[in-house]
Amino acid sequence: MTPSNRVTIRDVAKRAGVSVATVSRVLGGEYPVLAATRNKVVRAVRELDYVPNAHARALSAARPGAIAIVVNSVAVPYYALIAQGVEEQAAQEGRLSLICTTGGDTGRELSIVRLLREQRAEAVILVGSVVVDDEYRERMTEYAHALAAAGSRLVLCGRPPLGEGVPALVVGFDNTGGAHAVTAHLLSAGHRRILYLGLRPGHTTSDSRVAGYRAALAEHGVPADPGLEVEAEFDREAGYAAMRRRLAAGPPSFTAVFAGNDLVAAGAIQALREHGLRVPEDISIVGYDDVPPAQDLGLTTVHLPHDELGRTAVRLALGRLTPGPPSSGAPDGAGAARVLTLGTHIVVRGSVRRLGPPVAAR
Amino acid sequence: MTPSNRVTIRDVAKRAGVSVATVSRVLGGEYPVLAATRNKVVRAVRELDYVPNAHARALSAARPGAIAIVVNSVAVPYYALIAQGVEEQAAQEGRLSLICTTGGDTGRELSIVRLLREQRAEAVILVGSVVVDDEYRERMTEYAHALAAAGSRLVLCGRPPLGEGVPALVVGFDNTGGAHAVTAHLLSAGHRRILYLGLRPGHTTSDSRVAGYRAALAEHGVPADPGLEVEAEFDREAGYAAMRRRLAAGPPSFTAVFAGNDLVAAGAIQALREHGLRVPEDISIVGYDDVPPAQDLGLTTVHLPHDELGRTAVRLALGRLTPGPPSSGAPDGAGAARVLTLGTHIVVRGSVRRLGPPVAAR
DNA sequence: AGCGATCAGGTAACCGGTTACCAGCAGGAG
DNA sequence: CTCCTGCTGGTAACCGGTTACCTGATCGCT
Repeated sequence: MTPSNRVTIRDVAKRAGVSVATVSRVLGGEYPVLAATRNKVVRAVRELDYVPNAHARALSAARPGAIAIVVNSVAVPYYALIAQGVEEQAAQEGRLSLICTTGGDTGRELSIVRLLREQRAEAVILVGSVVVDDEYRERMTEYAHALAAAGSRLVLCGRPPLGEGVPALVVGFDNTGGAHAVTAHLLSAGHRRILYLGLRPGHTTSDSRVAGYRAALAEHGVPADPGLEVEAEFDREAGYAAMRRRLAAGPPSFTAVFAGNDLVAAGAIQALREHGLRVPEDISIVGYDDVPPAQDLGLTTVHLPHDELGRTAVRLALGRLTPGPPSSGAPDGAGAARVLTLGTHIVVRGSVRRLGPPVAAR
Repeated sequence: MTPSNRVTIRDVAKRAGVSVATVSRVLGGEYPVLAATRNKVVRAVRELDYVPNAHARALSAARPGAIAIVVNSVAVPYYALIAQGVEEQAAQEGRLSLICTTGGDTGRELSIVRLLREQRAEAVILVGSVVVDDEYRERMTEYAHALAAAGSRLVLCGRPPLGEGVPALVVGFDNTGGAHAVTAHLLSAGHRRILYLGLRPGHTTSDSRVAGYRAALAEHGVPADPGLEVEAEFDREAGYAAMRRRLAAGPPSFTAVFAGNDLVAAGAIQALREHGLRVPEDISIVGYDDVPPAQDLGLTTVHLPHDELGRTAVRLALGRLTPGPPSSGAPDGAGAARVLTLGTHIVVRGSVRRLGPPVAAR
């Protein structure tokens, strides 16, 4: 039916009555070619609907590779916004960019990374919180070496550095600082019993946020209460379910909620409403991330510069940015892992109520 | 510090003391190779950190290409959800999938399509509403032919078919039907003055929705009022701005709003609230798409099976699905344009109030 | 007219794999 | 003890471009 037999450069050359070299030159554009010859070639190309084979082309001449970002799911706004930043910066740098999703499946992640290094992608950007165990470290270290061997750069976003000799760049948000700030915001509004909703032991992002939460409580002299730290995955359903369970177990022992992220907050708000509790009149709530749903919910939250993270990752990967003085306040891992941290700030909307008399610690 | 000089299959062969063919066979997996030999090769591969060059590989052996989806922006939930569906189905079919974004830039779209056809992608899925003018038709027709010549299939989602001889498959939602249903929902709740917010003359999606809206009004004997059809892009800001302008111009002459999509509805709701109008007590509102924000807003809307659209696009592209009844056995080329339409249904939440005395709807 | 300098364009050697085809060598059959 | 057969593994011809190098023709100059 259709020309399933490929049109090659030799076909074009034959049709135009010239040699393959000439065709290649006309297409390349740089080499001087007589106008008449050029026209013949151009006409032949058009007539045959010729498309140069990218693989063959890439095989001989080295051309800039694509920039790939790998995320769990593109339907999660947090990832989508970061991907957006990557795309923008990549476009600005004249690179093509690709988004790949793993669905949280390690196997798919593996095959995507393999494919990307085979494609000689210029950079591979892995985004997203993970449980950092030995298996993970090992896997990432392998990725890093394999990608380096293939000439690609690896950038980790929102994950801890891998250690000394591992060729990977790291960017992340200041989760502890943001959590500290937003918790302090609740505290200074008079809240003392603040539920943290979104505990995920081992998960880097959640752990950092919990750390900020605890630090803020401690600073304000509020004793930590493990009963106020509730586990929940970072999605809407989990937030809803966890809050529902909590409310079903008895009347709320808290006046405010710090949700691990905005989606959790959204779910929690729904559960609160269904339980007849109003936000913020009865219960105050804050989120984290400042993704679009937060605006509709009127949620006070921590704004993350998502697109800046994406852009920074690309700039890092392309060497436009040097990862700062190695000693630049990275109390993280051991030595001078190359890490960049982006600041965050609170966005105050209407989901927090100021409690009556300030120091009235009921 | 790193081996910027590539490791080739010949290096591996030399190190393992075998021929390149053997290495290739070991890596390929199918060909029978003595265990001892295999081990030598595997060891050499590991020691050298060898990665086969995907381009060279693709050049000789034809392997399944990737499936690419091209959207405006991945930060728009509508696109993200469809992309999600594509990814899922592609993964299920054992294909790798890529998401590319154009940012609405025709130039970038062009270079992405060029790149994809050079890469011999198995399928290219273009998603999103557009203004269908001659320039557009011409551009798409060119894409279609070029992709076909390169052996890739083109699938259009949510766009009208291109015409007889053009090799492109089409899937879409039943926008007219959904708009009709949701308008009828408002009408049967007693609303007569319904503002359509989201007019975009020429834009396929909006046009279909307007058509459904008008048809429902006509069926219920409500005269069309051009003053109730307001222009707005399909995003939150546009919805907000348009509603704000409308309210600033005088007291609302409508009791209900049909927003072109959920984001427009979100913006409109914010504007209504800021203007002291409550939803649904003062003004009822419905949206379209049923993207996640709709849930938080408690918005009555039209649910689109986004992921089904993505999955269908992939199945179509891979020939798993024959495009519908139009003379089903039609050898392609001639015959009816190959179009598939997915049904939609209303999701009733709390954003519509039933007006006083139920006027006879019969 | 004779000569080298220019310039357009052709030839063929790559790029790094895959695989059709073939050769060596073992074991079993005659 | 041959001959055939089956299994392994090597050789080399592709895949479809790019480009270094070279040739033949044109042109300017003495």
